[in-house]
Amino acid sequence: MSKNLVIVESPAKAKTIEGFLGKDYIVKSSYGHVMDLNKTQLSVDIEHGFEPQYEVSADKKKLVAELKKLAKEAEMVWLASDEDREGEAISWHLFKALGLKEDKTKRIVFHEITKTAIAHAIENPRGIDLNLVSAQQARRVLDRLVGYELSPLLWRKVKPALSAGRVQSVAVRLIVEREEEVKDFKVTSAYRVTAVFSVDGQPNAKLKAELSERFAIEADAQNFLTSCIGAGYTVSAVEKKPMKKSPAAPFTTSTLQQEASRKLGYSVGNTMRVAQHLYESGKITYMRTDSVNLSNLALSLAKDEITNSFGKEYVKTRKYTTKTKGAQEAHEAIRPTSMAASSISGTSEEKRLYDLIWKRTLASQMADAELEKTTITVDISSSKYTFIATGEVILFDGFLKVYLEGNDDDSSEESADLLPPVKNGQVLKVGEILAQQRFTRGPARYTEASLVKKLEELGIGRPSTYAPTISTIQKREYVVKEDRPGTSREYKVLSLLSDKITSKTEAENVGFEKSKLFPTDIGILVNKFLCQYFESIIDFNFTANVEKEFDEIADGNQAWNKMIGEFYGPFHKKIEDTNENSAKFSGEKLLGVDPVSGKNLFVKVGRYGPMVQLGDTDSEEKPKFAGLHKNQTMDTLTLEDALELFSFPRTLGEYETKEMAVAIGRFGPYVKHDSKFYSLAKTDDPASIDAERAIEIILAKREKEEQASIQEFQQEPDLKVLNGRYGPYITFKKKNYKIPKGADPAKLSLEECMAIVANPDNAPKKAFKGKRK
DNA sequence: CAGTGAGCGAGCTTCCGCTTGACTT
Repeated sequence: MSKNLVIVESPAKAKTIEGFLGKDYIVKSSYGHVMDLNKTQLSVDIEHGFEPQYEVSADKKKLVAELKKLAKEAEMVWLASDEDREGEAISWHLFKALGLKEDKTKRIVFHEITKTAIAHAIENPRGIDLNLVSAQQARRVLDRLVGYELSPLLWRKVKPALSAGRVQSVAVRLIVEREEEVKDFKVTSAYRVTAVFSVDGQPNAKLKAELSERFAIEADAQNFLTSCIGAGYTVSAVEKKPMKKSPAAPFTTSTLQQEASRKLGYSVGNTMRVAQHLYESGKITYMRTDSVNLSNLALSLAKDEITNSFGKEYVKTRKYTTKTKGAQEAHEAIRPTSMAASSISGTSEEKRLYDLIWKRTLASQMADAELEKTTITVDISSSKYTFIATGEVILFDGFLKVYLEGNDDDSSEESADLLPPVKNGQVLKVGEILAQQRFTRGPARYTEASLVKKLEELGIGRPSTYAPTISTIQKREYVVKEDRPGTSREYKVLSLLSDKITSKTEAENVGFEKSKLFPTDIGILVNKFLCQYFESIIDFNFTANVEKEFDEIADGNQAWNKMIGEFYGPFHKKIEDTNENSAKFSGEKLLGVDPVSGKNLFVKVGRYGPMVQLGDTDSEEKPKFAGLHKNQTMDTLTLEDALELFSFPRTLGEYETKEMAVAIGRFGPYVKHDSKFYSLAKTDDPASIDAERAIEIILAKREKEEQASIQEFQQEPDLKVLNGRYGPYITFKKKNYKIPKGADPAKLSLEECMAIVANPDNAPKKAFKGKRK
């Protein structure tokens, strides 16, 4: 058949390359790694040099068989996985899994998907770099050992089904520590003084200026304003300074995630999903990259586009180099495949993300913006202080014509304005002078994207793992992403206008948070555990240090299993030691004593999460337990809150001869009636809800159910055809079944429904539970 | 846009990095 089989990692890449290579080449994809350690066991032979037991991944068996067949028929197999540690390992695993022969296998690499780059790669093949493979093996084994020894320890000491790892545990640590910083931050205030001047002969011109000094206390601000009564104001200096602004580098995964978050409000996961789409439809280059490099082709495409749209003076071809720790640069930066396409067809999400990528790429190849910054100093006849006004004028817009990078901190109070022309020595007329109380701002909580930025700075995680890591720490409930309302804060404003000082108090809303990451009680507790016993693993430099060793291995200067051995000895000893000698780590805290029973009341993390416990664990009488509400935290829970938790379930009286009770369950507060459950509305308070309101809730839900119901059958009350979120479905004995396409849900007979239920094709899909062997 | 509603007992959970599907009841 085909003489040559080329294997790359991504199917979209395969398609493009096949176009470049012609009919003698068939190009296939490995879809990433084809071999990995078994998920259900450690799969590292500790006794024998930490030899990893790789196997073909379950979901790759079919693919490997197909590739094997193609490889057999080909005269030459070209392994073209990425040129980085993981890519080299993929080639090695393919070599093994496909049973390739050395004389019939070549390893090639390229960093950009262009015809010349591919041709060059084919002319310059090499062998598989086994040192680099060893480095990957060290990385893989280290992560497995850390993850699979630490996690079970957490199950025993803290709570089942938790996890820890080199990357996720640092991510959690960052969020926990940031929260502490936010809580510990001491807010101080000072009076910021601003004045508005008018200029003779320029009736519409306003000169806004700020005083060079801020006053710590109100009395000082007051004194200053008093001193200004009747004072004169003269321009004492006008200074002009030229400035330049340069465009930001083209997008990497991390910077794309940040900008899409800042400018479009996309979550990290959403950005990657949309980008994947753009990539698969050939509109952008690969979206998981740490490189800011653009191919020569891209540079010239950008140059043409800029020349055509804006003129030659806007062109400045730039080569960017990465400064990111641990970058492996196997790909190009993220860019449009065609710079001429300034917009695309697609969903609005896709269009907006593409627009961002297009502009960023174009701007990166454009001239600097030239600005002039003007600083005007205004003397006060009665004071040693001066007012300063700053303004900016754009002399040449350059790259600003298309794009300006966003900013994470929203603290910039006002943007610099255009200033009216004034001369040194000119006398100004003052309008209002304001002294406003301003407060210092504490550190900002992380968003998903700013956490990615931080992780990248620390060299922790890779472009392919940023989004999954963020989803893992939320899935484990170490962290929640949510909005939180702010609080109202009063501030003082003093005003001097027409020689009269007035004072008033105003209010502002502060501390409102949108889509920020907050640690949960579990996250805080697990972090505390790891800090106490495994500080070295969640050290911010741990990854950077092991990366140095991986580089040594890649350079052939160290044996990988020797490195792992040196790490594993002390690590494993600490695991065993902690397992044997430490008590349960529940974060238990004594809240006080129950005034009724006189028993101790504790708050702690139990098998199912944060809970309160009434009575001592080792007392004869079994203690009582109750879980915390969703919006309660162990840190802020009071004795009263805790006592209230024990007041459930509370009976509310009878309705239709059946008892009603209010209780708090896994999904929040609910009313139970006639063995049915009715969730309370968010506005209902379970502590004070009465029978009347409970009946309202019951009736409301009944009505809703009625509306959702498409069909019911008297002969078989367990079976119903309902209208759900994903459309009509059949529910039978607490299980739901999909309705085959083409069937009209309203006209199904009972027999037809029973047939649907009996057909395993329509059965509810369950998570893989079967176990082999 | 639905439904879900703990608490010994039995057995399970877990890592990080590469890649895309298949598409819920």
